[in-house]
Amino acid sequence: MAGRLPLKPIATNFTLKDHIYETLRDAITKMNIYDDGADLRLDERSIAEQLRISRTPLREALARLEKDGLVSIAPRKGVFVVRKSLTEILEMIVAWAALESMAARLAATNASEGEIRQLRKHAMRHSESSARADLSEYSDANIRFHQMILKMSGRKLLADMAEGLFVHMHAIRRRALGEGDRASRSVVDHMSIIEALEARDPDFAEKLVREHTMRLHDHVARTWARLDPIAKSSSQPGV
Amino acid sequence: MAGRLPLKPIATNFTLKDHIYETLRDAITKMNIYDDGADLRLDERSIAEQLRISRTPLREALARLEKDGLVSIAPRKGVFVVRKSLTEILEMIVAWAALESMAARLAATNASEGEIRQLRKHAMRHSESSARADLSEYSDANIRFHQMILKMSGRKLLADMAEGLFVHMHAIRRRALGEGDRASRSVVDHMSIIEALEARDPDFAEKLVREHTMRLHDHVARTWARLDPIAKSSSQPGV
DNA sequence: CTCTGGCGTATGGTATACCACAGAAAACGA
DNA sequence: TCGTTTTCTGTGGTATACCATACGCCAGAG
Repeated sequence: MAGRLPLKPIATNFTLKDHIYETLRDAITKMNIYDDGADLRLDERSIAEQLRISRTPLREALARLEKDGLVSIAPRKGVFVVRKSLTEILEMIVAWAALESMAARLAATNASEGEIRQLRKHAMRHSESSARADLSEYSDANIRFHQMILKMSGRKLLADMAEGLFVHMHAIRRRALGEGDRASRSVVDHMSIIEALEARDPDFAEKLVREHTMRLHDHVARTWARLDPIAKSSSQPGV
Repeated sequence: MAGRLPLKPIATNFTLKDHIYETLRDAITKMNIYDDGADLRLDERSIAEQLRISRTPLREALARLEKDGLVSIAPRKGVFVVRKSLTEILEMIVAWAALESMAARLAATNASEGEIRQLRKHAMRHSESSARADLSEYSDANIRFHQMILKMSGRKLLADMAEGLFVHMHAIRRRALGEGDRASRSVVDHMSIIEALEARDPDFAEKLVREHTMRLHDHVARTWARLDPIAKSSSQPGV
């Protein structure tokens, strides 16, 4: 027990499967799924070759991605990146609204003053990016705002489940950017939510968050109504 | 093409991996995880041998179970059935409340008269099993009641996400059965919920469902407060 | 008797080989 | 030329062999 070095336990958790999973997940969420000519087919052998690993761990990673709903594995047919239908997108937004409104309710009671202060700081710092029409930046800040509320609920599961939804939303966001004046409206909504949290009003905080998210729902439903099946519009210049 | 037998749909979807997954999931949810001497270790080779299949598809099934949160795979250590902590159980109930209260809100608007009538019928048919203290039966009927509400929202995703939560609750239910007069209180709550749906009152339906589920939350938190880490009480005779 | 260090074994991780089926292309017949 | 059949190839599904590590066992030193 003499003079032992205070070294870290060394990450033995890292297994190939996990690496591959994260790599593929990032790659998939970054690719523009909803472009016309997008390659939706994933070839096990060629991917394994690119990554310099065998198919076995790759397939396990793919199995996880399938459970995430990011890819679909058709036996003897192939592995395909999933294109969410409009209906599915709308349902994801509803589920998100359910989780986050509950989180807001809990946050109104449980969040510390410091956390709420941080939330306000974050919102004010990024509100101008919406004014500048810097939508890409604002979109990131927006997501983070919602993640903060989830976290402030003190319930990790709520945040995790919502995260699973957000993964899909990345591809969606790209299309929704810059439609209407949603950004400026969003800023106003966020401020109201913060005030409800500061007032420690669970019912009101919940209602505001829910209605805020459902406004996105209605917007998407209205705007993209004619786009189902999705991906038929490649008219938007790449952003 | 002459004289062919008309029996050809044949499920090609059906892959070993899926079978194994379902088999193991059922087996795990049925086993009494929270018993003291429960075997939490899963041996890949012996399971593969029992099922007469190789380890490859088995491991893919295990990967899915891990993503479901039913098992934990420790590299080079082993595969173990997960024992949920009290905190995790409570968070699942919160998430469930979030999803189902949103479902109730939507159901109040979207559900058909027929669906609501069916719900009432179901509730009334099984209300007596609670009076008879036939808790096992009532518990099943109870779960189904909630699943019906989820379904009446018209949002498949809500129901699916809640289902992922219910899987874990099976093991929990076994312990909660027969504590206090929760069953009779439950019957009353259900009736109120049905009335709110019949009145097409989204806000009220949501509130009632949320509070109903959160009562379970509070009950579990209160009753099992001293039981974390769980599984320390094998005192309950098997039911 | 206790502690330590090496070794053996069991278990999960990975690679590879082979199989079965789907789908397309080619060969064939009308 | 068109339609049908056959074959061939590519893909995912499965089985198996091998590798690396975690951990228990046992011998030997003190």
